[in-house]
Formats: sequence, structure tokens, C-alpha cells
Amino acid sequence: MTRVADQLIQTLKSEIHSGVLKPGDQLEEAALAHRFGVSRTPVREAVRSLVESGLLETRSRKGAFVRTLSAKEIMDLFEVASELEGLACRLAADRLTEDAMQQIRAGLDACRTAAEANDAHAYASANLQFHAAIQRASGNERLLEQLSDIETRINPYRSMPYKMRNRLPQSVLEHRDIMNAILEGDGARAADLMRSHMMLQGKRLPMVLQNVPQERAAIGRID
Amino acid sequence: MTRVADQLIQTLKSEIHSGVLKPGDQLEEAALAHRFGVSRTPVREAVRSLVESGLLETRSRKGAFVRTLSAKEIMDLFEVASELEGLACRLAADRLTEDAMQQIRAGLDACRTAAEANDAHAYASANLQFHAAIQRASGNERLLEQLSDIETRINPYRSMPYKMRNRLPQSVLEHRDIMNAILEGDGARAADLMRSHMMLQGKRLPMVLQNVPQERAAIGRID
DNA sequence: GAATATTTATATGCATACATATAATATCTA
DNA sequence: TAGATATTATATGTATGCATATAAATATTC
Repeated sequence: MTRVADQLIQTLKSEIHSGVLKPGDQLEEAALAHRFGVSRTPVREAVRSLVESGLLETRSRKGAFVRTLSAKEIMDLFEVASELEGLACRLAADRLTEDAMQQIRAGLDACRTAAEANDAHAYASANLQFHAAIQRASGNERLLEQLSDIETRINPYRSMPYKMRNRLPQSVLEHRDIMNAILEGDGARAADLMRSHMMLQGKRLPMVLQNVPQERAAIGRID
Repeated sequence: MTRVADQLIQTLKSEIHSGVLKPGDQLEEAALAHRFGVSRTPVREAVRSLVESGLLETRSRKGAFVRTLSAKEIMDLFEVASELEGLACRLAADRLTEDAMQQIRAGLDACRTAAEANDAHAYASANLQFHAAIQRASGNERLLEQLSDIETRINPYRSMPYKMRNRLPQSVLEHRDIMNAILEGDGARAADLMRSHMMLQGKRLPMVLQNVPQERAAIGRID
């Protein structure tokens, strides 16, 4: 991982994730090369990788842009993610180990604590922890990669989580039911509960989304 | 799509799909460049794209190789594919149009014809047609991309379909039940049937797979 | 003769230079 | 002045050259 191109991939991913680069922003090779003090060659390789992973798009002879997703595309991604989270539950129920179970329980406890404190930011983190624990418990590496990719692509469109503050206690209850179903080895029920849980979030997506279709100014470098 | 790099991507994908390039084969930049009469630059870009899409892997300072999947990795991919095929059925049942229904029916008819003729090759094609019709009926573009990617990655490990010849009539019956569930709007049942259908194939995977873990000679060019 | 060290070869990684297509600007004409 | 054409500018696409790390082959020593 000492390659310049790989470091560029990480940096650009991070800047897209954090919102420094927003959907629609243009990335000019020469500007990026100058900014990072390298030549265009590794920049181009990084861009090609990010295009393939869906974070950037290239318009012919016009260069690379941070990919803009329509509301439909975001919903499509969310539907797939919901189904895969359900699969993670079913597999977790079948293959549960003692260690995995403790990690899931720790995730649930973190959610409960954040909900009682009514701390939406802490809950967002705890929520990730809970879901990640189930995903790892599935024992399916491909599933982890796939869900991580979708998360990466949807994230630029997420606004702050405080908007769902009043749903925290309900979300904790749903998490608890999911965990119990997994512990009881009832994979089918766990999967159904998880899909319902995800879809409740999905119903709220139109409110949570921001800056979906509008045009963006072209900035390749950040000074 | 007039870029040399894009043409290389298509060509290499095709050669991996058709088995000209096999898992473990090395791809040397200079050899590929010479073979296609171009410089190393577009070759490198094509390689980067294929690495990101999972078809190639690069070992540090050793170059690119057609990705070798372990039996575990293939099973992981197959589990995800099965779940997504189930999702396609559920969505298709919810959103079924007249046109989509006819395409699914046409796929089933093609399967039935091939099965009655005991033509395993024709059945493989008809089977794809049936599944593709359901996937399109789902109305979820991301789902199509995802399943296509998985298909592309698993395909190099598939042997000829004649090995499953004695399962053709049973497979047709399963297809029929899946279609009926979709027509009745029972998405949950359709999804369950599809997952079971896929998993029956999965159970047979170890027999159908070939050349999974062994080493391969390094050939970058084909004369 | 075997194991280690040194040298040589080769392929990747990066930088630079050149070619070309698209877009913006300017100029010319009606 | 408005429109169309020509010109210039800029960014992408490709080719080539150089540096370096890994691997292979040879040589050296015990």
C-alpha cells in the first residue's frame, strides 16, 4: 500500500465521505496532481478505480465528477442494502459464535445508552456498531464488502442524524427483537425484522436526503 | 467508448469469461501492450479497472493476475446472489407489468422446451433468460448490476452444464412455482422459492466447480 | 556439495512529453 | 447587431523514458 495511487484513492474516498467533495464536483487531473505534488499518472489510476467503484463518473472527454445519484438510484441501493442486511441476520442466526454474540449485544447496549441520553450522534455510531457486528457474524466476507460499498455511496447524501431523534427508542426496540431472533436461531424471523427495520428508515429517506439532483460548481482543487 | 483502455477492458473481460484467460494467469503490461499494439498506459488503466471490479488481483510489485477464488469465496458470492435473486422476485411481484410478465413466461417456456429436448446447453441459455426477465421486472437497476457482476466473477469456475442434465425437469417445476407466486403477487413466497431454487444449485456447486485453488502458469500474451 | 551472498535481469511505479478532441473566445459577414 | 465560422485554449488520452523493488541466476565460501 505504499503506492501513491492507493493513497490518493484513500484520500479522495475520505473527502467524498466527509463532504469536502460533493456530488457533481469536477476533479481535474492536473489540479489534483499539483495539489498532491505528484504527476498525473497516479492520479489517473486513482480516478479509474473510483469510477469503477461507483464513486466517480466520467463524461467523455470532459473528465471525472463525483457521481450524482438520483432519488431512484438511492432507493435502489437502499433496497439492496436492506435485503443484504436481512441475509446477514439469517446467516448470523445459523452460524452464531459466542464471541459474535457478545459483539452484537455490545452494539445493542451502546444503542440503548445513546437513546437514553437522547444523543443522536452517539446513536448513529452505535447503530453502525450493532449492524456491523451482525454483518461480521454472518461469516460472509462478500456481504461485508458489498454493504460497505453501498454505505460509501449513499453516505454523501445523508444529512445529520438529529432529524430522527424521536425514533431512537423505537429503533432500540427493533434492534432488541432482531438480536433475540438471532439468539434463538430463528434466521427467517431475524431477516424479516431487519428488513422491516431498514425499510422504516427507507420510508424516511426522502426527508433525510439532501442535494440530490442539482448542479454543482466545478472545483478540482481545494486551497 | 472509443478509448483504447475501454476496448481493452471489454476484450480482457471477454477472454476471462470465455476461459482463454484462467484464474491465476498473469497479465504482464508490456506483453499486453505489445499484443494489442498500444502503449502500457491504457493497459495499466484497464488493469486498474478490472482489479477494482474483482476480476483481477495485484500482488505487490508482482503485477496483475486473473483473480483466484477459494471455494469459500465462491460460496460467499453464491449466497449473496441467491438472496438478491430472491429480492428480485419479491420486487417483481410488487411491480409486475404486463410486458414483464410476458417476458418471464417466455423464459419459462424456453426452459420447458430445452428440458423436454434434454438439451443442457439450450437450458443454460433459457435459464439465464428466465432469471434475467425476473431481474428486469424488479425495476431495480442496482440489482441488475450487482447480479451481473457476481455472474461475471463466478463464471470462470463453471464447468459445462451437462453435469446437471438430470435435474432439468425438476428445475422447470421450480421455475413454474416461482412464476406463479409472482403472478399472484405473493412476493414473500416467490422470494423463498427462489432462494431454495438457488440453494439447490449451490449444494451442487462443489461438483460443478473446477480448478479452484491450484497454481497456474504465467502467460501474459496469447500467440 | 550446499548454503549464502552478490550480481543481473525484469516488471512495476512514476514522471514527462506529445497528440487530439472539446469548448470558449474572437473575428468576420450579412 | 446577430449569427456563423475560424481560432485559440485547455483538459483528456496516449506514448515514452527513467527509477526502483523483487526475483532469478551466478558466484563464493565453508
